[in-house]
Amino acid sequence: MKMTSFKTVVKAFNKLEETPATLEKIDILKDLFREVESSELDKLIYLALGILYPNYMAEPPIGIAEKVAIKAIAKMSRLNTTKIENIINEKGGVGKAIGTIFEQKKEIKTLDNFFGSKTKEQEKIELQSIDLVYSTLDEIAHLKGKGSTLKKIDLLSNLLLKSTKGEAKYILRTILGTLRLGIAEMTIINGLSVAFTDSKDNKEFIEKKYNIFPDLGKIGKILSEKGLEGLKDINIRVGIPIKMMLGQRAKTFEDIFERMGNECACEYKYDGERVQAHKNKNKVILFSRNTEDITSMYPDLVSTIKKLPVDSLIIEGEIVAIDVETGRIKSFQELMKRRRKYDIDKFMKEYPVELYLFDILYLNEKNLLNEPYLKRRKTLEDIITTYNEKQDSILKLATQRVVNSKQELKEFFEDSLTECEGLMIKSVNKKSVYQAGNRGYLWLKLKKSYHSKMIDSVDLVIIGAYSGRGRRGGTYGAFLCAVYNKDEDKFQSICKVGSGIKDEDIERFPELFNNLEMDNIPMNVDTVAEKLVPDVWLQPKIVCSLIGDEITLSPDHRAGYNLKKESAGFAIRFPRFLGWREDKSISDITTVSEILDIYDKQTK
DNA sequence: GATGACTGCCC
DNA sequence: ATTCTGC
DNA sequence: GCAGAATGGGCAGTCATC
Repeated sequence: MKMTSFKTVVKAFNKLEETPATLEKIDILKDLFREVESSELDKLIYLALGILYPNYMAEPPIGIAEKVAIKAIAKMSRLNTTKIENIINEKGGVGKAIGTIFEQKKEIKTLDNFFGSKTKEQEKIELQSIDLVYSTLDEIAHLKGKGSTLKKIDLLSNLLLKSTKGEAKYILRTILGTLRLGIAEMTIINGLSVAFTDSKDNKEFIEKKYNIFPDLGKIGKILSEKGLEGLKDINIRVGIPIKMMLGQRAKTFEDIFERMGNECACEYKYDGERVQAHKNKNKVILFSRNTEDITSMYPDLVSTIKKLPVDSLIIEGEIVAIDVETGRIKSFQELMKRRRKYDIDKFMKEYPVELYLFDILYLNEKNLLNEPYLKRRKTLEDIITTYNEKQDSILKLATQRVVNSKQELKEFFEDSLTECEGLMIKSVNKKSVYQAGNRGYLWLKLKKSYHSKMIDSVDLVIIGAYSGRGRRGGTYGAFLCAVYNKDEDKFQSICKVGSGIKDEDIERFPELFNNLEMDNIPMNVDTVAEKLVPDVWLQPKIVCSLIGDEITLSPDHRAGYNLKKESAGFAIRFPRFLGWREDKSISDITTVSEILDIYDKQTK
């Protein structure tokens, strides 16, 4: 069978990396898609997305991330792992480091090399194809059991040995899922559109099909073999997940009416796990937000949904865990104990769940995506309330109310905070269809933490830093932050922070931190969990303010360790950097007792 | 058999 | 998850 | 405003190591 040389891909990827212009990227992709063998196009697309199969297929992940990749690189280059780690940290990622590593690597004398029967280059040209790269990664993914990690390292290092610098770079980035070429789903769809329909205008059509058949590899293949015509008979199928609609963020109440007009529907936003449930006759499948199959984790939901008196349906909601004693909703952290493979029966009793439903996408062979929101909601309510009339079930309806004034909205928002994170705000106009795949502003989310006035920011001292990756390469990507513990006179870690840091903040790193770097943990800093040890310790001096959604109990962070719970400290959920506080010194920062206060207040 | 490093997937 | 940035 | 790419806490599962 004819195969496409992986060098063709490398050439295109190099070009993509160099050009920032989206239109040019699409053009490069178009050429690449036309050039590869049709039998390899799907594989190329998967590789470009950093996957081997669409999410909904129950296939194992590659199982290699940075640490294991480093071991493979070490084996391939005969450099030690510390050396490689250092290069990666300096350069800002495996991809950028690979050039240097190739320059420094120690050649291995093989018999072939020794006798000169085959030059390395010849070997590379013969062997490296999209097919070979894909099938090697696939083989790696399927290895399991004792000794499998070593085998993975072995296979990867062999693949890298057969590779040129450029090939190695992109193979590694593919495995790590950080291709960093500025091409992802949407750009690939654009590229496919131009490559196989000669027009950019078909990208909406392709995207629509993709949203109900989330397998871009197959979509690409169909397009290359049959053109647009081939996609026409793709329809919603029970058992194939639909890309989920997501909410854009609303900052203020004013925002909401500006977007929605003078009327909108508000639903409680439950802090749990999003699920899309498919039922066809006696078969039920559950999909996670990222269209992974999570059916086996929730047998209680499956058996209940099975009993719904309809032939087929697709419904959506939020799974939450319920406290057996109080009947109240448990925290997200607690729910996560249900995401398991073993002891499911035991945990089903300890962590019973409820499903708060908010949408229906399909009913008895009928596609409801294009029905307006209120109609879908009514259809859903009919099914669920009728069913629950006979006997109460764990299927609930998300608390919802249509509001038409700011006052009403505010009240409902306040109400929601007693058991939820905030509200989802949904358009009720005639065009309020279910937009699979997150587009537009028909859904907004409003959380307490978006209102800086409603939630306290904290001032933390920076005690360490981590080297950045990608566009943060060559500088710090994140910091380890600490609060002050008065009783023990120590600074104790409470979170890392990387999100929210702007280019202008980064510019000031040298000035702020150059003289603070330490080889060892500073005397006045409490111990830190092994996995949180920063690349560079920093003398506690620089204070920053940050905001998070809530305080959680952490097995890793040391703030207030053992204070609220044995072997647990406090941590901040969703921390984001707000800015430097040069007016504050380390004696002014947030203390453990203040964190404890916040924690006690939030657990209502 | 216990522990811990690492990974992937939820948010 | 949140946030920033280039297009 | 879109699309992509930086970055977070914390859970279970797997495999390596002790």
